Amino acid sequence: MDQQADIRKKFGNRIRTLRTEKGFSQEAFADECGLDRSYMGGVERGQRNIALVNIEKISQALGMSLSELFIL
Amino acid sequence: MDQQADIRKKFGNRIRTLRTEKGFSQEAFADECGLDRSYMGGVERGQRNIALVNIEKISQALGMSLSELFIL
DNA sequence: TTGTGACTCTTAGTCCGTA
DNA sequence: TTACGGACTAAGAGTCACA
Repeated sequence: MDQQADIRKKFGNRIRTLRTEKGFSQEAFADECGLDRSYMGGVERGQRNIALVNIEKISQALGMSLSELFIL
Repeated sequence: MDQQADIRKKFGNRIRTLRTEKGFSQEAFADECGLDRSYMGGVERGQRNIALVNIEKISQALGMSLSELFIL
């Protein structure tokens, strides 16, 4: 369970870093991804176990490959 | 929906390729990941939208980083 | 050895609000 | 702008028997 929290937090931190670098608010970025604002917040905080299809939406919104996105 | 099927299939094919390269059966590999054999089969066939925590289990079983795993 | 359908239970994900 | 909550629906997690 600890390890699960770990990957979720690492991924959330990565997303938050990339989002803020792009100058997006959580809400604007969630819209860009086609996801809900409160859900994106949960992902960034490492509270959500996001699934593949939505991970890809994020990578597309950020304009990078999944491989680049997962440089944690 | 097409695009969603696409990423699932790409990922499934990637896993299948890597698994067979390692000489694992689906069952042996699923055990290695701590997942059910039929579940792994569904992932490889692109029928499951696998979430982050299980993706990481697979990457660990394959002994590679998530970034390497996502070279689709 | 793998595909598949059916199933239960849990969580992904949305929408509404408040601080 | 973000965190966080409740209530809700859709879908993922996880397992089994059978082909």
